[in-house]
Amino acid sequence: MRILIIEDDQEASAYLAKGLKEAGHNVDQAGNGTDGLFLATTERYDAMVVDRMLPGVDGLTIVQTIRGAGNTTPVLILSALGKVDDRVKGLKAGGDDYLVKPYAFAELLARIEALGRRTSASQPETRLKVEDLEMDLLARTVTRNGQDIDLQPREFRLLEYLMRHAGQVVTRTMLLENVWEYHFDPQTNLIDVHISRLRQKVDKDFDQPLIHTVRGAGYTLRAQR
Amino acid sequence: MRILIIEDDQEASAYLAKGLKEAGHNVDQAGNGTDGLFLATTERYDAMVVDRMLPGVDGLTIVQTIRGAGNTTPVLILSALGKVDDRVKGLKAGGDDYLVKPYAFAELLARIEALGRRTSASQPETRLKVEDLEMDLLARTVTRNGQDIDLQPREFRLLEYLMRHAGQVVTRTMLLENVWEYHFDPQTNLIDVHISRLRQKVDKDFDQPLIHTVRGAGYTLRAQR
DNA sequence: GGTACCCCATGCGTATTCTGATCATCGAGG
DNA sequence: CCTCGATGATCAGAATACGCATGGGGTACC
Repeated sequence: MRILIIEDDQEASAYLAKGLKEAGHNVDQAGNGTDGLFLATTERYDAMVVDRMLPGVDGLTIVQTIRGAGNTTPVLILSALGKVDDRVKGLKAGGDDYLVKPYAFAELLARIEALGRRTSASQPETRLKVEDLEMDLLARTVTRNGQDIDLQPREFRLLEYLMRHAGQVVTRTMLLENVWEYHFDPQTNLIDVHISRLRQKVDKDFDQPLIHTVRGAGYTLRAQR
Repeated sequence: MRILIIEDDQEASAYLAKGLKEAGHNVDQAGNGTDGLFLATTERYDAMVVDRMLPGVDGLTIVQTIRGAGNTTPVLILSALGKVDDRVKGLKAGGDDYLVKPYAFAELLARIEALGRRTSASQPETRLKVEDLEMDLLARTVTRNGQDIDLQPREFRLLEYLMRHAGQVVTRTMLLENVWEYHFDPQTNLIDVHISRLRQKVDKDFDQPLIHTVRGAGYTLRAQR
């Protein structure tokens, strides 16, 4: 599960993050409301833990804002304010759960997982991202630095494979097997041709090339050399 | 919202039901686990309040059972047991929230509504809209730019599916499964034909085409591109 | 018995993919 | 530092696969 923590208390945030990571989740942290709101709106999470009192933008405001934007990511509000009225306010603002500090980590974990359970009846990944290159698998669109890139079917599959293995060297055999479903060597420069066309579209108009040749081995998709 | 209360204490149950009804909800009550389980599995609710200690079938067992049956109705567990470990157990069993008695009714209401919000945001839609194309599912009518479009049943289902997945690429397999309920490939151009006919009606007389072919992948319904 | 709807087959036009030829680059070894 | 073989890049034409429109036959429901 991808979880976002918005909490200004460094120590509390680190503690939470550590625990959630140990439980096998992928955690992002924001130390103030502004950063939190930015991450919440630009990234996709399965659940969020939001502290109620925050410097910058207030916790409740964050929740109201993302709900207003149509984002339905489950939110657990964390607060020192434990009066019934405070809790009701937190839930009314669009929170899905409300936990009062101090809390037991085991309970927070159980609650977060209960929240995530329903939505993250985990659909497979829908978007891939490498540097400023983004691929939306559902819409079948690719953008780099916000600019649309339009690819042919095979190029799309090829790029998808490269992105799923970003940072690793991908051999020609791997590509033949997984992108072409050839279980033999066609003895042509098939792959080179497609890499070339992909480069034209993905790297040509940009400063930083992402597709790199690894002589004698294959190709790799990553930022620098 | 339709809410089911499973609680053996007559007085508590009546009090709860009264409050929820005053808040505008539709409430069913069960006084023991057996009846509760029966209602939970045979009726459809937006949320359930389940007491943990019940004569007959125990509260946690009820939750586990309905979850095991694939029912994802949000459940709030109510209990006198307030230790962290009890709460964790309740959530682990498949509960979505856990409230300890005695509780303030305002909080229970807020939590129940928070639970319901998530799913009931997905109450059956009655109209779909994509750009200037509108579909009324109840009246079974489609208009584009105010102008009536008259579709055959299959065309209607096809368009409905496309509209529900607007912006995403819809594959032939998805269409066969969901519009035709074929679980095999008919090896004909069935889909192409229907798309073609649909285009005649939906796109032909308008400037901006909405149905786009994504070669090698499927079709998509969206504005430009 | 008629009508509306749905499915299938055909042939055509075009986008996409693959091939082979040619050109460029890399790096080891003299 | 230069040469040469090996490896990779690019290009354009050929081959192919894919999607589209259309008409006809079948079927189910009035």
